[in-house]
Amino acid sequence: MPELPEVETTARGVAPHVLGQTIADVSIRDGRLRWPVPAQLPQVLRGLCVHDVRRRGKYILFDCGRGHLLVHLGMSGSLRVTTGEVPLRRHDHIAIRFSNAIELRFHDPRRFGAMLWTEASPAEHKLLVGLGPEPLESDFDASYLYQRSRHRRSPVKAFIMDSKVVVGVGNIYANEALFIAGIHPTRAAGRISLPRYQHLVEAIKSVLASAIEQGGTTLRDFVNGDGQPGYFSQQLWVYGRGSKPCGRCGGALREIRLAQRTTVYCLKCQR
DNA sequence: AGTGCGGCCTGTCCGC
DNA sequence: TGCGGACAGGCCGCAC
Repeated sequence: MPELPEVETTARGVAPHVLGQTIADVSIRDGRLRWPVPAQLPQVLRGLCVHDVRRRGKYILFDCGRGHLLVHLGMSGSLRVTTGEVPLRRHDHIAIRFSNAIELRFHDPRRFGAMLWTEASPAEHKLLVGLGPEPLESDFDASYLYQRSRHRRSPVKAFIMDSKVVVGVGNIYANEALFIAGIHPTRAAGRISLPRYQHLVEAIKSVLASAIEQGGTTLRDFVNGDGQPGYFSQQLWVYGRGSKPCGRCGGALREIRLAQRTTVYCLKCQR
């Protein structure tokens, strides 16, 4: 489900409810996520206060002073702020209850998500240490992408979806950004010029920023921390529009599989 | 070192 | 209406 805008939307939606609140209890109903949820999590978290909520890539980091709770939503995960009276739903795997009676619930049908605890600096955690720059920060620019891509023969779409290159660009926004930049998704990353990377970087930044403004993309069931859907799906140029006409030139869009992911592009607009 | 896959899961939809 | 198979927004870990 979630790419960077959805994770950012979730973090922003959840933060005001949990900041400064003390964790009263944690219940693990099903700890079989991507990695097992640490069984000692309830005793570790009990009594700790949430000092900060941040995002790094697609990880949400809850700073609890003594350590950080790392949350990844995987393909189908979501966080929901509620209270104890609201009945648990199927696939509500973990519930964190705060002393002000609100409850933060981790819901994830496919269980590709993760909830982990680290007492070291989160940036040094095994899962975060190799991550590339944030796409909306200034160190992610055309010359960076250009340099990293030299001698790379893999398709540019796979290249920008590689979290070691840049974080947060998932399948939807990779398709969208390549359309906006007019770049063919199968083109070898190492054979794209600096000016074209300039366009691509601008496209990635603008598509992610406006998706965040719209509250994320709701395709099936994405909801933010308050249960509200996002509206960005109304602005998608290519994703989910295979064989429909291109919104720019009117020609037919083409849908292919590239690195096992659905890829949509315009035969005329993207070279 | 870079590349390309298998696999982790459940839910949904499509074609027969 | 039922059933099998493909597919879904992610990404680690492995073999080459």
